[in-house]
Amino acid sequence: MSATDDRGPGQRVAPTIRDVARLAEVSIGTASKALNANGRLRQETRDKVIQVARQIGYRPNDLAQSLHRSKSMTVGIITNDSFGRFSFPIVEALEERLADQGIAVFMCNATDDPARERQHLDQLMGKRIDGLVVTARRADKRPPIGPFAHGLPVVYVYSQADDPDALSLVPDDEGGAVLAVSHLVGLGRTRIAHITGPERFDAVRLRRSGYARTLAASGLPARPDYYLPGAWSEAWGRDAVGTLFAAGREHPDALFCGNDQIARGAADALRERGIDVPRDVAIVGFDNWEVMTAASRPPLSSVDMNLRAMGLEAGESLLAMIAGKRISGLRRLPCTLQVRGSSQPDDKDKGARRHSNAVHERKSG
Amino acid sequence: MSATDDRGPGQRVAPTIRDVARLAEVSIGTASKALNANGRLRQETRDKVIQVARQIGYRPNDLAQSLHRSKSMTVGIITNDSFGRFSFPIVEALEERLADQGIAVFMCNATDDPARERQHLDQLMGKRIDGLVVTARRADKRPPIGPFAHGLPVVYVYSQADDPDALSLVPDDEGGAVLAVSHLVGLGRTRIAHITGPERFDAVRLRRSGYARTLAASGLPARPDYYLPGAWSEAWGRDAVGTLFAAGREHPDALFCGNDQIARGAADALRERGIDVPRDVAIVGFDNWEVMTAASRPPLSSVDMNLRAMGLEAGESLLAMIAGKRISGLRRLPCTLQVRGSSQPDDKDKGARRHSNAVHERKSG
DNA sequence: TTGAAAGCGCTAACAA
DNA sequence: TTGTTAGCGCTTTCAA
Repeated sequence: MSATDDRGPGQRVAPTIRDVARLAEVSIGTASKALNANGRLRQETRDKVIQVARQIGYRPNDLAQSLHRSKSMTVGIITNDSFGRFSFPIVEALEERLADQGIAVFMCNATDDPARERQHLDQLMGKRIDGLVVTARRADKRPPIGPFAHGLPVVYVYSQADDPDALSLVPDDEGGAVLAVSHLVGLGRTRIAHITGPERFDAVRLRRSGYARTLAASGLPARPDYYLPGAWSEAWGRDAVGTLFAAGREHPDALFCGNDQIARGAADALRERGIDVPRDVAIVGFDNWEVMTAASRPPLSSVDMNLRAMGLEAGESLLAMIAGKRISGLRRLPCTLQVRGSSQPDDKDKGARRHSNAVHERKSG
Repeated sequence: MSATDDRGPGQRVAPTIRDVARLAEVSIGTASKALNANGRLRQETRDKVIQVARQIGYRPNDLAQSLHRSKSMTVGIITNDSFGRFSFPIVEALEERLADQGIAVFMCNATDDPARERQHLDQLMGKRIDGLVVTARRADKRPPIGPFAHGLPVVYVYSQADDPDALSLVPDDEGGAVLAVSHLVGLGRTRIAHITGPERFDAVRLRRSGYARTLAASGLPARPDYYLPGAWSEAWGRDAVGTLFAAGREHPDALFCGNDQIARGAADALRERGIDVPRDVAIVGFDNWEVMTAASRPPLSSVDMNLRAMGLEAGESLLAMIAGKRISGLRRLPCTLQVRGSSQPDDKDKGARRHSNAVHERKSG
């Protein structure tokens, strides 16, 4: 059943403080003091006001309050991820952190369309947001958002821009790669290949750099034929394994993959070739995307970018900026390694977790 | 580099209409008329005001405007999906539709915690939202949200509640199953098994019902051993195939799976047994989740719940309700079938798309 | 301890 | 055609 009919707009008239005052037989000023627990008031009066307010379901109008204080207690978040896998945990954590402080979040999806972005921005400025968060599907540099009233706190998360007044928060991709490859080296692997995504991604270049750096630091040779950039897909993971394990080549004994989809494709391809994971070849992926890591056989070890933590950090910073602190520049937040069966010969999937304690901060490059 | 220092809150003072009026040397009332394109004004005056406004970057304060009109031009959306796969397309489409009308969306995540939900609701009431959307991770019935000012337009999407004044929008799971199974029957399959999720889900019961109904309508027997409820995972899909294709049993020639993960697991298991998909066994999944359908070998045919369309419809209905129309009850929105290689013997993955034209509307059960 | 009133930024009704 | 003003709901001085 689906009923429709129009009786005109429901007369939703929320009670005002004036109503409370009238019923409690006090002045508006007194009612305000009572409800805001400030000013000197007789306890009796205070109680009566509060009592009445509760009875009639009074809820102060934030709009009026904001107008008065010129603090809207709202922030905007503009995303270009079409709200996908990456921005979601970030947004969720951010929203959680801000809701704690009574700050509400306007959600705007720009779908990589600059026109929509401007439109949203204009709307948000009209709402007099106290801060702005910009996020994306990839952590690469983007043109700074704007223009808008100077002084608005802006944080880019999983995204970065050349904005001297804004803060950018991105994962430490290079450090994550170091974690992964060090782990493989620690298992005694010496022929570690790197299958990864398209080179136009910052993440690909940074992760490769961490890979190369760790090999060098471990005294292992850098073999150009062991570096395979391609696509972010399972199919590419399978193809790459086809190449690496072709007859007549020296086969790798470990794979560091640029994401979990590649890693899973690789695991599937190896199994089909009768190559045991992790005994013959250990695998570590990237993203720690549960959908992939759990479904893979064996479950995938993977680098976690800790997107939730990034979201919380973004919230924290934004609150500080709203409070008047000036924060800017680029911060790279540490990744973590989650070890599972694909790189853990003995007791599979114990879920041991290694933390990178060092916070890596370096300049945007 | 990451710089921090506190110079106190940046004095962000947005220009007001008073500023515009002063600079344009007119009264506030005149400025207002000019900017809002109403009232009779000399073209010259109008132009001057607009000119000045543009120069100083004037943007009307929606807060003040809202206070005056008692229309906040905002709606709240409370989700319990921890913003996942299902609510995302819905929210995105909804936001898009509402942004068109200048309505901004407050995003609140309640993570299935009633306390957080109430807290968010209270905040939203304070913001004087014009409407509310509630969404979830599964389309099952939930307790009605509230209480709050009566008359607030409420739409449940991918979620439903016994609220006589609210509208609930859910996918037509049964119809989707009919589409899938009819398709398999149309391919000449006669032994169609159904591997699906936990029976506590409404979706599982409804899809089963569509499955059973279609078998009956096609004169095919309902074999109890061909119905396998379990978990929503790839592992279950693989296990179920193990059961169905055990030696000494009559094997199915088609599988209708309750979601794409199950379907993919099943496809993997069949391939490993040397059973050809779709020649020996055709497969149709549910959700049309690209991550799964595309990575599967062969690519999966799947039922699409058209979540984006649900989001748009929710936006549409909400706008109508805000405009005063009363809409309530439960609406089931049609699913679509996307045919790919897993059920298409000849030319694989042509992406032919069949639409169910009938809109199924029935009472909540 | 309480009341009165100004003002936040804007719109709309009414005067001029 | 333009100006004046009340009022949206709230907080915060300042008086009483």
